[in-house]
Amino acid sequence: MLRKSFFEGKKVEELANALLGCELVHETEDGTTAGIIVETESYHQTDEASHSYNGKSKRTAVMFGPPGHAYIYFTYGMHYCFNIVAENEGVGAGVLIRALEPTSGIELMKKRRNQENIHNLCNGPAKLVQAMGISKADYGKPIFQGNLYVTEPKLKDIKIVFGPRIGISKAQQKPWRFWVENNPFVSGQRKA
DNA sequence: TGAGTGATTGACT
DNA sequence: GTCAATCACTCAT
Repeated sequence: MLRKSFFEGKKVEELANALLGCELVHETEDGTTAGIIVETESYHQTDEASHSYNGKSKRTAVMFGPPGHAYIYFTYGMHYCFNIVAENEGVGAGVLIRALEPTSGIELMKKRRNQENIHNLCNGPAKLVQAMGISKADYGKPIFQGNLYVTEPKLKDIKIVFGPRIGISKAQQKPWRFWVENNPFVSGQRKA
């Protein structure tokens, strides 16, 4: 498991890069699921597309807290997305986890998602939340301790590429989306 | 107090 | 390719 210090002292873009190739693990009553992070996006309070841009709110309070905690938000009336809080306490920044390559608990993921195709289990921010069994009960939890955590990098020698973000209407041109090149589990198959 | 919007997905044409 | 589902939050009366 990564230590708390891993999340400290990094810019949100640096953390988004550093998390690629690491494994996200969730231990639950139903079993353990895990997957390697292959796609991320960074959001900062100075970025008008970020939830933290307009200041602290009830919804985004965790983003302004200390780094290494889970920020989970609900959107479009039916979907949750999972972020890792970045930068120092008082700064509203976080890394959105957009896609995972499943490694453990794949049968459990299939059951949760009601989906047999492994490529459709975690290739989207709301999909991986469902597959991993993450819920708003995990909001604000530290991910350097407990049963929801991130490991040391598992993939070596990966090529990281970056480009415009997806699914937002502001500041799309900012190259703050990062992913592992040629990985079939990356979600970004929409218009770039 | 109420209308508009969205860091999405899945079903349907 | 198009569109509905559905709620927390923001902004405008």
